[in-house]
Amino acid sequence: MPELPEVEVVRRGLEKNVTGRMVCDVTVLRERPVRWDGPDAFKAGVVGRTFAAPRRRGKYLWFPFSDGDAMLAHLGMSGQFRIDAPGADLAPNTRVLFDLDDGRQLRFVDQRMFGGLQLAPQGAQLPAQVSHIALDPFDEYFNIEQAIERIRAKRSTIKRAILDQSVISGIGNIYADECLWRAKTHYDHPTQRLTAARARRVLVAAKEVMTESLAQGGTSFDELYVDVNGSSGYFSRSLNVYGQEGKPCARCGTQIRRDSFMNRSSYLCPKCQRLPRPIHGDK
DNA sequence: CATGGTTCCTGCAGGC
DNA sequence: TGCCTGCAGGAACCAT
Repeated sequence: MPELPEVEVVRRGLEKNVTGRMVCDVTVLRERPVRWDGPDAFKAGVVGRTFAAPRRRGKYLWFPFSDGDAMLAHLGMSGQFRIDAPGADLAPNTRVLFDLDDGRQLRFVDQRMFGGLQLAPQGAQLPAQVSHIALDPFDEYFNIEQAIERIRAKRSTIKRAILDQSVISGIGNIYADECLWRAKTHYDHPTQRLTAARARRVLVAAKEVMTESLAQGGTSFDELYVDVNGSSGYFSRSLNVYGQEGKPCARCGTQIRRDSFMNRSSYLCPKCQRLPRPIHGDK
């Protein structure tokens, strides 16, 4: 599942491969991922345009055009971009093809089709569709104090809060579990009972975990093959809790547990990550 | 308005 | 062998 580090690896690959390239043609093989006013309108909005360097906020990725508009992309669960020769075999689940003016082809591949592409008129700086997304921890203007206070002001629980892309962006289920483990915090810790210090530890841990993952993903990147599930390091990343049910905690040896949470999975060390004591008489 | 539950999608693993 | 169910989850959407 592409989260911030994976999307950033893809962005860097795209930056090297599509910046300055003009789109000569677009082929929509499957309509679903084109979340715009039909494939024809989408194609009309992209063909003849020239890509500037791709940008990112959280898990959103966009390709500014030189005229101020942009093409916005989200990888969803399984989205990938590839650069291929036009005649190369199509990978399974290839959805949209972009013929570039250097003779190569940009391909959007997405098995589950939770991802998608759309136009963003006047969206080169920031697509309107992304305006409600909070800054991510890698943004130079990210304000950790503000994020801490926004989390503590919520009437919710810590994992829900850090997965809320309007509070802090870029974190998905994997990094949420990993950073909560690192910060020794239970996913169901009420945000109203979070000390500022604990909230800070969670956010610092989130950036640390994502930084380490990005470092791994970036090193093995193949410049001709932009793929979040392939050589990006995504699967080689070392995980302390996510998907590690039954394995010993790297800190204390206790077996990692899987809980059902938000119709999803939450992995934690039940010894390192404890809930605060219930307040007597509190409902 | 904030919060939390539901839904969209497909392929694969596991049970019978 | 083959069918069925459950599971993976980002984020828009909807009900409360």
